[in-house]
Amino acid sequence: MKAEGVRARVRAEMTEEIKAVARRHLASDGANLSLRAVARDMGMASSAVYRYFASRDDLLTALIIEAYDSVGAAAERAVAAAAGSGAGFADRLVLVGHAVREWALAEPHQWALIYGSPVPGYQAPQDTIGPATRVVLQIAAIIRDAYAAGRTGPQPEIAGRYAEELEAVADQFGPGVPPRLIGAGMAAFIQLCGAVSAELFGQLNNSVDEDRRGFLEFQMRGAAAFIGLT
Amino acid sequence: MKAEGVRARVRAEMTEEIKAVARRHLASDGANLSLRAVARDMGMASSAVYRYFASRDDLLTALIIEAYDSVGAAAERAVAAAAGSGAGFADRLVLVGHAVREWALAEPHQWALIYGSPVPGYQAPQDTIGPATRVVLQIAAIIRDAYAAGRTGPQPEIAGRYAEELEAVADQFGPGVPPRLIGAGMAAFIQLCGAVSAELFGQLNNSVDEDRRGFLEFQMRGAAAFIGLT
DNA sequence: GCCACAACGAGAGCACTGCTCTTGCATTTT
DNA sequence: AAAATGCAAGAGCAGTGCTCTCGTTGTGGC
Repeated sequence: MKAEGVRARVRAEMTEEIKAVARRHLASDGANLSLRAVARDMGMASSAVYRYFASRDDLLTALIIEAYDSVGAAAERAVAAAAGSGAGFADRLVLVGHAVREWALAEPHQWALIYGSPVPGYQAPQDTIGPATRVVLQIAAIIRDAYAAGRTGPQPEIAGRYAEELEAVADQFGPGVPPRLIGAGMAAFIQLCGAVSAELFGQLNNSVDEDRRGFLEFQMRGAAAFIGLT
Repeated sequence: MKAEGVRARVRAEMTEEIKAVARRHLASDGANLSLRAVARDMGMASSAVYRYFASRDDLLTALIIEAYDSVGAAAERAVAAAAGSGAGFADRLVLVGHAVREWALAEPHQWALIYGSPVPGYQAPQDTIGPATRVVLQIAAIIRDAYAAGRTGPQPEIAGRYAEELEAVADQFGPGVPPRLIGAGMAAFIQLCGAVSAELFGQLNNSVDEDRRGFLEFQMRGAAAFIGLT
């Protein structure tokens, strides 16, 4: 006599299995994920899937959240390991960069799902904005720790209207940290996303073909220098 | 009596009109471009379009080339104008950044087409790699001019396997320029792509919402500093 | 224990897609 | 003038997302 009936448990299992099969299809076929194909793969009618996900977009949203959580967890592991081994702050940024890149190389379609062009007509629901910030939060954490340790170097003045805006961002991602630092951290995150996307989406073809890992490190060290990490 | 018959001219006009209509559809409906809808819009049967483009991917390829050329031309105009007005080299990089960003804001779906996640199953043909390099070539040109003018500052040593690779890239984009400079230029280009994609694809939502133009400038000045432009 | 009810799976069906093949017509070439 | 070629249209195939209906099956209240 379960607190929740058999039906609820089966439903949860089915939901999970649909997501698993969909993830497999995503890995092989890319973003043109077919609900019918998933249903076929599970031996049930396509209409039955709609008992679990209201639409294809809903299924995609579930996969998007999982992807955000997955890459976020990878980043958190990298930062924790780097901090534990006493790596320097610039090295921590490099390490999280490598972790994110390697996750993306292992799951290219999931990367495309979250950082590529949005699915046409798709509007990200509120549920995604939490998981979406996990990796940038890790970069902010590095910066916060570096600032607390007094290892962020001298910060140039920032001018322009976005100065006050950076304050709001700083409140969100690193309260108490100078806004320029957080802004530079956001820039590092964006640069990381750009570098990984460039590698995955083919912008590096016929240019940087050999040591792309080294090229990413080159870029992340530049980002660390821009932040002022020593 | 034309050297090329009437038929050839009509064919060229039709091809151009199909591309124009497809571009309009792309702007409104995003990347899920429907050949049938384009055909409907032109008042002809969908099968007739196949006389001009062997497949939907072929049509997309044509649009991709046009998009590369369009953003490349925008970058070239910006660099030429900046050089003509005697702007500093760092400012030139900022200006080409703004030009690319503004083009992307005006044509978001075209941007997604060329710098977003690749269409599933789509393999970029050789025809695209030429136009694809037009904007990075402009960045390389800025760096080449700055180097020739002796305004690139001291260059740190680079280590790692990709050092020799950067030499090849340098030969391709800026012969005679120190490889690290070209590598930093590639990094600036990738950072620019990442920043624009982040803005267009929603990564900046709920974070940097106000002065995104200023935020891009912030990033491009960081890239200029990394290159060593003064 | 029974029964109403809600959840569920299956199937048919609609409108749409990319793409192919055939058929008839117009144009160009021989 | 005749043959060859280019072109447009229509039917058709296989696939898609999604909706609706119709039996079935598990669940909670009496």
